[in-house]
Amino acid sequence: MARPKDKAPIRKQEILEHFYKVLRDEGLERASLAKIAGSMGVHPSLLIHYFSSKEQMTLALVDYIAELYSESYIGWVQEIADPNKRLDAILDMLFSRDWMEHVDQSVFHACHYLGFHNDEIKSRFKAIYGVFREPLKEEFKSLMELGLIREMDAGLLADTVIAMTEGLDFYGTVIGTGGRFRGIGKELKSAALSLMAEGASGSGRETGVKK
Amino acid sequence: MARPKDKAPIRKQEILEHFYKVLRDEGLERASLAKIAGSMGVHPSLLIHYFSSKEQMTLALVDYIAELYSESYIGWVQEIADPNKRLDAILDMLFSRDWMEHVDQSVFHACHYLGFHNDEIKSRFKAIYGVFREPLKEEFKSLMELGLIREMDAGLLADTVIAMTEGLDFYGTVIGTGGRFRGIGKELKSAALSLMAEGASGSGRETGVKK
Amino acid sequence: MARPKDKAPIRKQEILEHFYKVLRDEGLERASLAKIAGSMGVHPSLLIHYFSSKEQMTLALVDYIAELYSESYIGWVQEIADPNKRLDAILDMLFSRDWMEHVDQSVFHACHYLGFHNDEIKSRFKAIYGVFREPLKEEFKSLMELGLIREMDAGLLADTVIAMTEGLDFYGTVIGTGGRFRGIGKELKSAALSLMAEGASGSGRETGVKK
Amino acid sequence: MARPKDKAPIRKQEILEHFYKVLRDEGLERASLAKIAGSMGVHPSLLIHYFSSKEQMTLALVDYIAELYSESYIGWVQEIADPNKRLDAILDMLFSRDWMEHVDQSVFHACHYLGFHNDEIKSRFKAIYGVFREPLKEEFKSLMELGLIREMDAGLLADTVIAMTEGLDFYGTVIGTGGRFRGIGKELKSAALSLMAEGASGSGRETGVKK
DNA sequence: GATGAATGAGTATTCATTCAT
DNA sequence: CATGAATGAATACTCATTCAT
Repeated sequence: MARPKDKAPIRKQEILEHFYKVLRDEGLERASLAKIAGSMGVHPSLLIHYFSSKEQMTLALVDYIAELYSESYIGWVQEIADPNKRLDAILDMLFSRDWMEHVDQSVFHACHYLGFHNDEIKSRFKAIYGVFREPLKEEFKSLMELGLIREMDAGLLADTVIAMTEGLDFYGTVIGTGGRFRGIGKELKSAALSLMAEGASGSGRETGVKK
Repeated sequence: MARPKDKAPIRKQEILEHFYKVLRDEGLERASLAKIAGSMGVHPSLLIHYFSSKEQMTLALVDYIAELYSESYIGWVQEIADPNKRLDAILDMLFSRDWMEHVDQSVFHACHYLGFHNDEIKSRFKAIYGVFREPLKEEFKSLMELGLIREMDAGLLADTVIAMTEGLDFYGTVIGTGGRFRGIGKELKSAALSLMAEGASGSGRETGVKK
Repeated sequence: MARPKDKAPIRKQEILEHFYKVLRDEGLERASLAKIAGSMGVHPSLLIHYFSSKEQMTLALVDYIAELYSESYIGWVQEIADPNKRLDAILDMLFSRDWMEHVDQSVFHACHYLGFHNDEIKSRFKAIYGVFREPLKEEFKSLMELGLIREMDAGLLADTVIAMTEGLDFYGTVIGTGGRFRGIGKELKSAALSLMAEGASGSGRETGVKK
Repeated sequence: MARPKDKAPIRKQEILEHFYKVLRDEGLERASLAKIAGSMGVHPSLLIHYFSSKEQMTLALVDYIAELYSESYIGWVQEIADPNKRLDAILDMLFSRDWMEHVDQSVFHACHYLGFHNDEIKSRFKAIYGVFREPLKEEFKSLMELGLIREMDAGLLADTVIAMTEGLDFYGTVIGTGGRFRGIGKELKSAALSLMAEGASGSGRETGVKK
């Protein structure tokens, strides 16, 4: 009993793509169902037909963005056999422009902002970080086992590196992504590496740099 | 011979405070003139009377927030005479919860987000960072002159530390500000210190941590 | 298998009729979407649904008025076979009260006025005169061919007669449409006829009436 | 007892001039007290202070316009001694561009339009025509006494000529004031003259131009 | 004489949504 | 599956006006 073509998933995907574009180009306040429908050449009520409400549609958008990130992330790193080179490649990626360009920053921050007043969005947005954190944590774990970086809480290390990259991206949206941005990126990468180096100890370290 | 009270500055301040509150409690989309006026017990057109448009009011809000930050920043640090202790205090402040609470994070991110589609907001928002960056840079400069941290570009160091704190704050809005948050804070502080320590060199450092 | 009714043309027509009435009864300044919708027992946003903006609606109104004129104009004149009688009937119509009553004068002048600051309205309003001018010109042409009026530029003659009728209508809105109005109408008709009479020559005529 | 400078009449005049300009440049709907005050560099409530309401101010504007016309009209005609030449000069003036430019047409029609829904405006607007009609009537009377134009109702003749000039002006706002406009002006002047010529008789004239 | 504060009604338009088709 | 009709609440903003100073 062949069911009639199930256009739903395709249409939904299509709608989310247009939502993304309108949100990117027009901003949160102007990203209305009418605008999105207009950009698709379709009637606004069709969007409701598929998502039942704008809020549901927004939730789906956050998931869609998480997917975009995971698509861009997985795979290519594993191809590098040498662990040192792999770590270097990962850090280069995280602390460079390329990384943040997989999803438009304004869309990313729109979703982040919406999380402040909507818990469901917040929790789905949070899921985005799972995409980064888990593989990163595993990577760090194996590097520790190989004795290439010092023993420490791998999850904490992943969190710290993520915080650094987020800080770089965020600050980049303020100061631009020119030479200054790249300079900061280098420093952050260096700082991250020093955390992994033997002898470093976040909790024990005294402030007095020289005595 | 008191001249007739010039209520404008007082009223404007008052309006911005209510704008801030409504924005914090209701979010961007619901922070309408009507809501703000309602929370003041005043007619919406009065806000227009003082700010002529919502956009102007929003610009003023960004300036207001910059002020909030600068009020919270200046002063107390200078009272610490010992440079090492002063650096420690500054870093403790930057990498802790307290710091980010001077301005509500959702309001801060609302303004940040608005900058994506409004250049005037963007440039005023950017000014917020001047409040942090310049004093921080001067602090680093004097520490270098005292030979307490290694010689490097003080502006770049300030930028890097700021990026770290922003990353911590941002990530904190996602994962919460519990133990994990504090752990990351410690690591970041440690990482920042290692950048300042003798022998560190961002650009020259090799990735291979151990060979 | 009647397809779902296309209510758009009917609704649009209906809206324009109400627009016309409100404009006539209340005047330009009070002819708001709310008033018009109110007079229809319908929600204001429905008018936007059909016309997308008040300006578009106003443009449609001008067209609607042009239609009203053309409906009232075409037809009945042709039924008069005798050319002399036909001319007389046309002039009687043009220089009488009846003529100007097909469209309310205040609505007519509202549209005319709006043309001063809106070129699109101006050009559509202009189109109203095509409705009169072309048939009038043709009429004059055929009368010339029949040798019943003197040879001259038929278009110029039509323009001149139209100017006279417009002057009568306009002045009528000032002095009222009583006996004085009718007296002027007779004089104008007579003046128009004299232009068509043998021997008259607009450009060559000397002012000196008697010497 | 020297009274304090009575600025009222000067201020009122000044306000009306600005009202006129704003009305000319922006149109009825946008000619708000705020705009007018803004163009004067003055607070809106000052206009109310002098005129007590916008409606009163509008009435004053109509009077102001009547004055503009009468200023432009009186005087120079009397200097022409030869009655035939004087008549010619008057008609040339009435049926030419120059005449209608003493008051901006859009302002004139704004006032005219407002008369449709405001009797006080209507009656004051009507007064404008007294400015033309009375001198014109007197002129015609004296020409009749001199036997230079045929005996008829001088008031009716004045009305008819005025209707013609109004028709020309009105139609000119629609078709522009180029060659076509000037052609119509010539025809109307000629038609007016034919009404004054011996043998013409508005009421008695048969339509049949040639028999 | 002139300003500024404040109001409240009113403006066109946008928005998400429902329902019938 | 998709559209169009219709709604009603909400939006920023304009307007004329009043009142106190």
